[in-house]
Formats: sequence, C-alpha cells, structure tokens
Amino acid sequence: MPKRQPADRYHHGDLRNALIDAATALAREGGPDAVVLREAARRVGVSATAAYHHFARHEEMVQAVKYRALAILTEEMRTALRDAGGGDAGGAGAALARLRALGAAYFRFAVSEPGLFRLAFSPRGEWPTAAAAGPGDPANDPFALLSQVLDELVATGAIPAGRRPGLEHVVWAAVHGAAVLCLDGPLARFDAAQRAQMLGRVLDTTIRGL
Amino acid sequence: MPKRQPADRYHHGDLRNALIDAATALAREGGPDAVVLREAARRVGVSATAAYHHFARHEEMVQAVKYRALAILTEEMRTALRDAGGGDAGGAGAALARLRALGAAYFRFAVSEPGLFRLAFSPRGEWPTAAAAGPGDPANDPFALLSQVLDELVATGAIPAGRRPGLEHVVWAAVHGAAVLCLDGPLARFDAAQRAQMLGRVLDTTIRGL
DNA sequence: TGTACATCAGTGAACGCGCGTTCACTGATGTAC
DNA sequence: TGTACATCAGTGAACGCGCGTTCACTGATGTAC
Repeated sequence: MPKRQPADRYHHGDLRNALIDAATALAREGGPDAVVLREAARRVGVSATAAYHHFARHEEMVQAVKYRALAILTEEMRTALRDAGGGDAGGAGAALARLRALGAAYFRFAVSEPGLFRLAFSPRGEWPTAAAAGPGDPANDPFALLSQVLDELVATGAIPAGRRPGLEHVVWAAVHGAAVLCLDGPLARFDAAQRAQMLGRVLDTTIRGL
Repeated sequence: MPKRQPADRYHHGDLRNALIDAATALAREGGPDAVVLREAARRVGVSATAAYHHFARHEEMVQAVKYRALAILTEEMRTALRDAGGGDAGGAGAALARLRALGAAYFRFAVSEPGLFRLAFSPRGEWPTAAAAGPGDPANDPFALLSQVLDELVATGAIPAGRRPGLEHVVWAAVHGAAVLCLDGPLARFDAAQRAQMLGRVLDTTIRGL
C-alpha cells in the first residue's frame, strides 16, 4: 500500500485516493452534483489535469465516490449489527433486535449524511456487482447484511421459510422509503423525534407483516 | 383562461404555461438537472429573456415543474382509485383493493415517468403546503388520497383504530422505497415482471402488518 | 555502482461549451379622457 | 369614436462563470546493462 506523501512533493504518492477523499467531502457537503473534478483537484492542491492520470472521465470519479459512500454505509451497518449482539446468539427476539438495529443504522446514515446517501441512490453511476441477483461484494453491499439477519429469523422460526424469498427487498424498501421521505420528500420538515417515531412505526408494521 | 395564441404572434398569450410545459418535457426526458431555462425558452421559440417576465429565478421554474409532476401523479392515483371501485362501497376487502390500486398507480408512475418522479422527490424546490402536518392541497398531494383510503379501512374494522396514526407514512414509505430501489438503486436492472413481483410482496407484507 | 533512457505523474495555458442573468431597447395592448 | 400614453411582454447582444477536457510540456522515478 502506497504511503501518503507530504503535499509539497512533485509526485503526490497517493493522488487517486486523495482525490476520492476530496470528492467524497464534496458529495458530503452538496450531494451528487457537487462532485466536481476541478474542485476536488483544487482541494488536494493539484492541477485539474493531474486527475486525468487516475480517472479517464469525470464519471469515473463520481463512481468511485458512490462506491465509497456505500462502503461507509455498509461499515456503519456492520458496526450496528456487532453492537446489537454479536453472531448467532439468542433466539428470535435477538434476531429481531438485530434487524431493527440494522434498519436504524441505515436510517441514521441517511439523515446524518444526506449528501452521500443521495449520491449512493442517484441515477449517476452503477451499483456494485449484480446485487439484484443476490448478495454482492460484502464490502460495499448493505444488502448482504440484511440477507444474513433475515436468514437468522427463518432459522429461529420467527419467519415461515416459505415467506423468505424476496424479503430483503421488502424490508429494505420500507426503511429506504422512510429515509427518502424524511430527506427530500414531504416529511423533510420532521424533527429528530418525529423521524424516530416514524421509523419505529415503519419497523413495527414491517416486522408484524413478516 | 387565456387562449394559446399562434406562435408567430409577438405576444405569446400564455407563455408561462407554455414554458412550464416545455420544462416538464425536459424533466421527463432527463430528470431534475435537465430543467434548463434556456432550453425551455428555445423549445417554445422565445428568447431566454422572455422567461424572466414569468419567473423571477430559474428555481421558480423548477418549482413549477415539481408541482406539476406531483399534480400528474396525484391525478393518476385519483383515476386508479376511481377505477378500483368508486366511493365508499364495499367492506374491508374493497377498501384493501383500493389501497393496492393506489400503491400500484404510484409505483407505475415512478417506473413510467422516472424523470418526473425524480424531480418530485429531489432536494430541489419545496413540497406543497405542510403535507407533513396532514393532508395538504388535494390537487397535488398524493398524501390526501392515501389518508382517505386508510380511514375507510379503519371504518370497516380492517385496521384497529389505535394503530391508525402515522399509518400513511408507513404505507407510503414502503411503496416509495420499492419504487426508488427499482429506479436508481440496486434493483435498477429488474424487468417488469420482477418489479411487479416485488411490489406485490411489499404490499402483501405491509397490509399484513397493518 | 553508474549511467542512459523509457515511463510515470505532474504542470500551466487554453478551448469550447452552455448556463443563468442583466442590459437597453421595442412592439403590442389596453385604458382614460 | 379617436387618440395619447402607461404598461406589459417581447427582443438581441452581451457578461461572467465554472465546468470537463485537451495540448504540449517537464520533473521524478525506476530499471537494464
């Protein structure tokens, strides 16, 4: 792994990552449209041209930031899952608690990092490998974690096995919709308490429906 | 209501609406970022400057298109509701059918008009009057229709009255999330059949959870 | 261990583009008398 | 019914901006002999 070099060197040493860092900060501050190649280069202290040694086109940089946003989201979900009670311990109750923790972490990310969240779900760029067909790369695919917890719920008998297929889409849709409505939709003026209440109701109803 | 005039007149006659029409077409084709004032003027056959007699700023035009998108969505939902069995006739079963029809119409709009749908739920512009506080203007607030059908479900006893509060947010979130995931998320590669199946599961689970 | 040289990773200047917006202006409309 | 005039709704030219991208170039690096 290349070391980060002092900024006054002619050769940066890790420019690609530095640019993605800066571009991620831009997305954080202003969402997808704020990921501007020239500004990212400016922030790193490098000419815009230099970026073209690391990205063939602007969109490649956007794509890289999208992946990074998904990786951050996934990491936060993974942490929440760990905090919510380790591995396979506990019965249906513990598994349900893990599911709630997962949903809460997802929602929290959306609300606290709206810029990154919007980019992750903007039409710009592609999603990592065929998540639609099943779990993808676990490093940046929040999907895989959800599948895993739902499998636990089936194993503990909390969910009839016949109802399992496609369930990650159902749960994901509910939580994702809640997040989007609170971010850019009609519920954008909700305060933290109202948001928490709404997420609670969404999770209650969805879990009851499983 | 001012009549649309022949295009070769010096005074257009209904330029504001013509510009919104053109801008709506742009949003339809390319989403929020495609709503470009100069291009809308060009399409109407008028100088860009002329638009400034009808919109103080570009964002006002975007806002107008956003409202129009919501109005179209609402109208399609209203139609679906009407087709699904008129007014208050029927018991809980009929009311449930209406709820499903509403969700399906919403989903169909998202998939068939992704550009307008994205604009309606983009961070640009504001939503019509305080929808968060309850039903807003019924003309462009899909929310009001949903509330109405849920009230029916409570009236027919299909939903315990104690569970009614906040329920429109829950249902809306589920359907909205399903739409967004299929549009810009990991499920963007779903074909029509897969999308329909997913929406079905989302509605099944949500209704079971009510 | 030195040295020639290919390659890699930067530079500054410039291009073309399309945008939102402003300016000074003019043609058309409608109203008061 | 005419006419003067204020107001409304257009016009074309231009500005400044920031963007993505390309060009010809140079400094630094590393490898073959």
